[in-house]
Amino acid sequence: MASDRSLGRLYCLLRNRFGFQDWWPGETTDEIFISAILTQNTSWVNVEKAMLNLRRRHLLDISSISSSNLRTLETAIKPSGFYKQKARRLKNISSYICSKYGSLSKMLGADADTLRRELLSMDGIGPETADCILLYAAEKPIFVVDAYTCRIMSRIYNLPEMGYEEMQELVTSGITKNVELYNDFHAQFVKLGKDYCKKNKPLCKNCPAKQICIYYKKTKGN
DNA sequence: ACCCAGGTGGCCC
DNA sequence: GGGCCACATGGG
Repeated sequence: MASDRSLGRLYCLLRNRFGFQDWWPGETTDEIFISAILTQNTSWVNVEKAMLNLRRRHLLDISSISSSNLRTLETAIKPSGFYKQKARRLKNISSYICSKYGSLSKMLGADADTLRRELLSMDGIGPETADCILLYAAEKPIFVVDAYTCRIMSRIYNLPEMGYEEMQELVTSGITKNVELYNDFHAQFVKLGKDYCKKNKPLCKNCPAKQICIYYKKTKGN
């Protein structure tokens, strides 16, 4: 699979069909960081509501969040779900970063491996959120795997269950290591998943990935 | 009345 | 190292 340029073909199809996705929505690295945590297991429209509330209260940077009132923070992010848990973690993480680095951009300047370990050590940041921050805020060439990625890859290539890093390795071994490509490919996976590859349902008839499916089954020796 | 959403961490074996 | 579970709002 990695050698037959299948993933490159898939990206071309998606890019031609959907156009450049222009991710991550957000003006500043602080906004990207905050929304990356708020979007955990939550639909983006609900994150937008929470982000609007934070904007109204001038809480769209980690410095303000670190010194904010916890109840105020909870109320603001309520629409994004798990709001007590997320508010507590967001405030703790923001305080930690402010006291240790002074600002988010200072922390994001570290090399990718160091930064990833640092992010994963924080309560409330797992592999996907860490990689979203690495790719979209720090602009490091780290591919983001999510539920859509796993679902789509499994449907197309008939893959067994596998862990996060294993799927990440599988995808990145099939495409060139490039921040802009990683950025848009992940966004295309999300677009495709939302519109054409829903959970517990067959691929939509007009799904752009169908021809990759057919191509793969035809060329696979078995 | 379900099922799903741009996950994470804790607890159990 | 996996298999459950809680966390919670809002849309289909």
